[in-house]
Amino acid sequence: MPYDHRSVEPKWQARWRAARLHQTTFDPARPKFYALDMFPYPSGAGLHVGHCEGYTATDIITRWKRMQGCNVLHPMGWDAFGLPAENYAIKTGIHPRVTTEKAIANFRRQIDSIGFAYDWDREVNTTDPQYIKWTQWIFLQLYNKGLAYEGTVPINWCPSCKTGLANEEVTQGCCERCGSGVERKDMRQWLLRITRYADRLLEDLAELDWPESTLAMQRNWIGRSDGAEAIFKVVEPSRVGEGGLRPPEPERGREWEPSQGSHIVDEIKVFTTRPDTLYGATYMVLSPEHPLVDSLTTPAQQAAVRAYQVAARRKSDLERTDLAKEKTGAFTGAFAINPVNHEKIPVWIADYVLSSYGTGAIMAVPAHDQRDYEFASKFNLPIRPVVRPADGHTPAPDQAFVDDGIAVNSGDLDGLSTPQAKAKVTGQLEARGLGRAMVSFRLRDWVFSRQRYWGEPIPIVHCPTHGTVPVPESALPVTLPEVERYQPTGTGESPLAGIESWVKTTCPTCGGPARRETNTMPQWAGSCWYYLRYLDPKAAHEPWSKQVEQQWQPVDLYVGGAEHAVLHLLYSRFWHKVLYDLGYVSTKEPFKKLRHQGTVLAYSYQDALGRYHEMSEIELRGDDAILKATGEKLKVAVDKMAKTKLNGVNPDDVVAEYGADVLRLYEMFMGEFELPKPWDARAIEGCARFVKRVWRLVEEFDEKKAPAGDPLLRLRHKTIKRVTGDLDRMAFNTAVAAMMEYLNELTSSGATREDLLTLIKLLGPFAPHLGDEAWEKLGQPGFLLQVPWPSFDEALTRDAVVTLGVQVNGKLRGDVQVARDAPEAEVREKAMAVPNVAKHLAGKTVRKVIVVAGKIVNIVVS
RNA sequence: GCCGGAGUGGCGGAAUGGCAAACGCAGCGGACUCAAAAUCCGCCGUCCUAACAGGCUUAAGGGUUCGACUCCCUUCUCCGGCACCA
Repeated sequence: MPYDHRSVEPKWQARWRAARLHQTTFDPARPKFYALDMFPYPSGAGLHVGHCEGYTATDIITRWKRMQGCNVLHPMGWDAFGLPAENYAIKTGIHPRVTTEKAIANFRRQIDSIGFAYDWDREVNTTDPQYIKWTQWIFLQLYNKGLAYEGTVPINWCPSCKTGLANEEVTQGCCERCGSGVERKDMRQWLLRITRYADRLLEDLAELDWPESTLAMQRNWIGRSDGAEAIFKVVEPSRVGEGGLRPPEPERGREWEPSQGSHIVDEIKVFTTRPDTLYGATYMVLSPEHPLVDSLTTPAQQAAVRAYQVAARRKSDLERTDLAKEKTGAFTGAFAINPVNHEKIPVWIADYVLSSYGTGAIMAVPAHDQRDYEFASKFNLPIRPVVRPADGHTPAPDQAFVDDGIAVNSGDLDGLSTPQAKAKVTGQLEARGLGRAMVSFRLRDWVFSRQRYWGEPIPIVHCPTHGTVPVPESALPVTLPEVERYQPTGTGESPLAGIESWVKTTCPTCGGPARRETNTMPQWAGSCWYYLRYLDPKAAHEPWSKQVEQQWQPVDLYVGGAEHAVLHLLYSRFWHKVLYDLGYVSTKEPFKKLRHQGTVLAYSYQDALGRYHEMSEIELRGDDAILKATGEKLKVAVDKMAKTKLNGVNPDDVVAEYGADVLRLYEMFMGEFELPKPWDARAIEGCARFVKRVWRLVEEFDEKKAPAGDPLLRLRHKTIKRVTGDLDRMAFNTAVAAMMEYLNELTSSGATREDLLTLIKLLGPFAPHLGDEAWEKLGQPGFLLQVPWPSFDEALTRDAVVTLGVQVNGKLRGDVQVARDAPEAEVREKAMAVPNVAKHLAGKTVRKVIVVAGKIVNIVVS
């Protein structure tokens, strides 16, 4: 009987379910393996072949680990808060919960149809009140530690989504979700002090087995810069010597306190990574929002400065960060004293200085900073070189010399190399109380508010007497009220603000009337800790128990898309470290090993008018794609899968046509796991043939006709070794190739029972339905998952007789068969006797013969 | 501009510094068939050749080495990320 996936696959899925085969168990005597997939947002579109790639990889690894005797944890859940469901609710009035539940049911069905071995007893859903409760609980831990605070900051405002965005959600000045230009808008926000963990988030990357690109992205995002703070005293306008209060400490992420002249402005702090160029500072620049601007500005310059501030404020982020644009700025009328040479230099404001980085003010060294150079050129400010190239070459004119070199025109720094000069001048500043070594981070505090309905309410109450008061743990979760309209108000307040009955509450401290916080958490909140809830998904009185945490943490293998390299993966590391400090988790890092699946691309077909056509309308002939209806030859391209390109591949269709095992095999066989690769509707046929041929070999197996002895013993051991090693390296494509080669040989030379059993065991993790069906057919008891992974004998993976290539001067001229352990002299002799080799040796003197055992012989002649 | 990754047949891709192109797709030839599909067998980088034997070939150019797809330097192209971060 030919193999029929339509009956075989559901049969085994039902048997696995009935046997509770995928339920997690824990035996302290065995090693543990925690494999985690990035849980999906259950969208209406359903599962994507991209999801399947990552899920198949972890599924194969966990099945393999179970066969190797590990305790395996392999859970799945739903990142179910999110804008699409809410946007749909705005359009249709259907509650996001309803849409989400439907989408989850569909995802579940799809996932089960592919035969993934998830332990559904541990399913988590971020929108479940019991889950929300602990998300809010963690927020309160952050709040109590002073890591969550309110601030009014200019945030990224998406006019289309009508909500504030985190920095991480803004790409190229546009909303990552909808592409609209992002505006700046002042809003009261909740922020999380991730900056306090910047150093640890950076340092601990060193202990992770993560892709280099992701580590680099995190390092860049955190952006540690070592440098110095320098203090410039302000001498204009005539306020010097009045004494009094210092200006407020600039604190990133906070609203600048307006300086109404109630205190004396007396110094400007700057951050620089090049303190060695201090002698070259010829002017200063404050960001337009800097708190000292008002008090510094002289009456004569006031109008110009105000006008510039207003203009800067009106600019979108996109305009402000446009690199190509000309530098702009305004002079404040004030002057400051350069702390090293006491020179009086002008103070400007300009929007190329960001209020949110460093101290929001810079010393400008136009000779050695390209931005300062452009600004100085435009406004005719002096440019003074204070570093010369160490190799004596003349730096290019018309631009700044930004490399390290030797200090010149710099007083007692002259002649020092850049690192030496940095150290010396920093020490001098420190001694005089005019500066110190300082570290700055690019990372900003995390804007943790969304003005939306479909998210976790922030568990805070605002009391007129007691200010912000956390909701007591006993009153958690704060759940979402039912609403009639889901529209964002567009004023910056969430739809929750309009539900008076929900907003009105009492103060937990004094019992007086109070109002609930109406901001909700961003979608990232739930995904910050879901990997911990899987450990103990039903715990009612704690988020997870200490015991299970110690059993399973950390995650041994985390697989998901590279698009989360700096979002989710940085946020959850931050939360994890806070939980570590509080003693709730025992590891510094949550995810030991991380891998990203490569994007699955697809061929798209475009006609002469630029219209895209679906696969079903097309006939493939060799390299050409022909539109069936008209016979037109179409333009073929490889693109990301997109609705507009009609090139999406739906796993349901693939399962229906070829079956889950073929889908799984092809996903793995397509190419290297971590690289992008195109889905080829023809190439999948190769995997379908492989499955059929395996089945035929098993079905037609006849013990009586099997070859005598064990002719493929060595190949069998080699194959076990290859597949095992490939799984260890997550080289799934070559593992499949090894099994194909083995099958080819079994088909042509004949298989023993042991050969077949081994092939099926190796194949089981990849094609579990075929695996169990064949296992049963061969009369074996139980499920493959309960069978030990085959082992190999290293000695049997090596051939007794090997074929060596024979080179003459590095060029292959023949080969020779020798015993693997033949003495070198014999190999040498036989190699030189090969006729074609001898021909190339004729008349030459042999200088050297290199024999690499089991590999090659190279004869060097001249 | 900076950071990261990648460049190998018609295509997807293999190769701890040791016989480049495994495995698969497509293509070509053959078997089976009334025929087609399915299946099976053979060929399949490129140039020269009747064939044997050769020459060339892993983006380009140099280097190290007996030997380089692999290591080092320079350059080019593509993909991803960041981008006035002082």
